[in-house]
Amino acid sequence: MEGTLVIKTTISEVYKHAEKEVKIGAWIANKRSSGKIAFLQLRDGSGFIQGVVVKADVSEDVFQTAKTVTQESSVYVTGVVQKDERSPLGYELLVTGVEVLHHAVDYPITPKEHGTEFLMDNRHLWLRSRRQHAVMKIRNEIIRATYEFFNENGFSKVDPPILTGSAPEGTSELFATKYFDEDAYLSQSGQLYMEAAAMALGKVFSFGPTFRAEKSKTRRHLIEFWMIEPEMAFTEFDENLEVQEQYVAYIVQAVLKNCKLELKTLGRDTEKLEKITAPFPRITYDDAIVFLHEKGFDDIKWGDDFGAPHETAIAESYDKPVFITHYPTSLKPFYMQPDPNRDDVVLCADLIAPEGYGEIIGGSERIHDFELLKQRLEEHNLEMDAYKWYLELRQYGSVPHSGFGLGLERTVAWISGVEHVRESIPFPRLLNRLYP
RNA sequence: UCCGCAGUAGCUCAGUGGUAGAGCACUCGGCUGUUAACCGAGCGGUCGUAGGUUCGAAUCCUACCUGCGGAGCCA
Repeated sequence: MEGTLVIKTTISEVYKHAEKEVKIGAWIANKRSSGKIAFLQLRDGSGFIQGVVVKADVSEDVFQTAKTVTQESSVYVTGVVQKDERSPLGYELLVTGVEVLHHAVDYPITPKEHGTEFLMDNRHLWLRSRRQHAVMKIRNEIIRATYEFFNENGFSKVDPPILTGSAPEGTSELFATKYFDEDAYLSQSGQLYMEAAAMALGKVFSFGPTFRAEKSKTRRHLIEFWMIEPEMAFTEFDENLEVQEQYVAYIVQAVLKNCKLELKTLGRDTEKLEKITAPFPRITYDDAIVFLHEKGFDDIKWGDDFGAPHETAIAESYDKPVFITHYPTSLKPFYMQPDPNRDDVVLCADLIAPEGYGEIIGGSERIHDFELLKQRLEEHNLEMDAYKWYLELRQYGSVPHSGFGLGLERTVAWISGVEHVRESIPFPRLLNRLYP
């Protein structure tokens, strides 16, 4: 743009250039026109703005272009930024020129409604839509706030391996692959490695992809999903819960503050989100069983795991996420620290999100006693050789330590208010979907 | 793996035994403030696949394929 006074900018920045002429690279999200005026719904990735083309104010050429430009064509548009009460953004662009860079033909996603299969087949294009754009922006804000929270609280980010030689938790199905001549698996949790990292760096967190080869087919399940796994040395059960509630409250408040337009686009009830402040309620597994019996769930008894309807019933009686603590030892993985007062339950907690989004965190204090951990490995028939290094963490300056894992997509889905986790990740891997 | 629902135009759907339909998209025309704009015209079909019942099947029956919702398991 040498030799001209037109300012090149983006839609999210137009408010800085009120009454000035600007140039924006954009796509045509939609278009409406009448004989003497045309409205271009423009998007540029940073946001959405309406361009108004008045026939009387522009050349015949520009007006013709505005009338005939197709959905998702790419353009350079110039225009004068004007404040307008009718716009969700607060501004419109009074268009002075339109230059078509690429003329799109037969864009598949029309302004009318579409089915799930079609939208998922066109996920690479669906991401351009207002709603999906808003969810991705919220996802980004949660990621940004996560790094901010942990960095401000003395955590170091540590990256555990994705290719592993053994099953951290044994029970779930793993994706098998080859590591040259050896068998290898895609990580389903970095936790054990994060325990090692906590003994080196004190407070650590990981943020990476995990893989579960489970035939799960619900609105809360992905085959590949992203998990945040903090681990803290010298940290006991109660302190662990405090970090969790502060962290979750922090990201919710960050989204409320920095994604107002996106929450509005999604029609999210922000009053419900405003209530998400620490502390969160806690209920023991024992009390949850009693509560469920009172609610008429006669099918569940002490020692059974909760199903989705049980979790939802518990979550519905609170307007914040709720911790369910002290599960029976038999329901949980081998590494969880027993309650010192009774050895039939462990010092663990699941955090259940409100509004039926299910478990977003699973966490616990870890066993730090060498003999007890060794005994648990034997009880679970786990291969001692594979866990040699993990046991050694208890041989050299073992300390009480705790940690948790937060599922990013469930959290994004909950805060955004979208029905299904497939909308909370750019390219979801589902039971029957590896494309696009 | 199990239970339930669905598959008809590029997309979303109606049609439930007798000539294959609508809206959107696309093309053309009209309209000065539209918000999934609107109005008129045009274009658009191997009714998921295979077999069967019937004078006649998108429609009824059987099998299979694909997708969706849920369960179990999990974050």
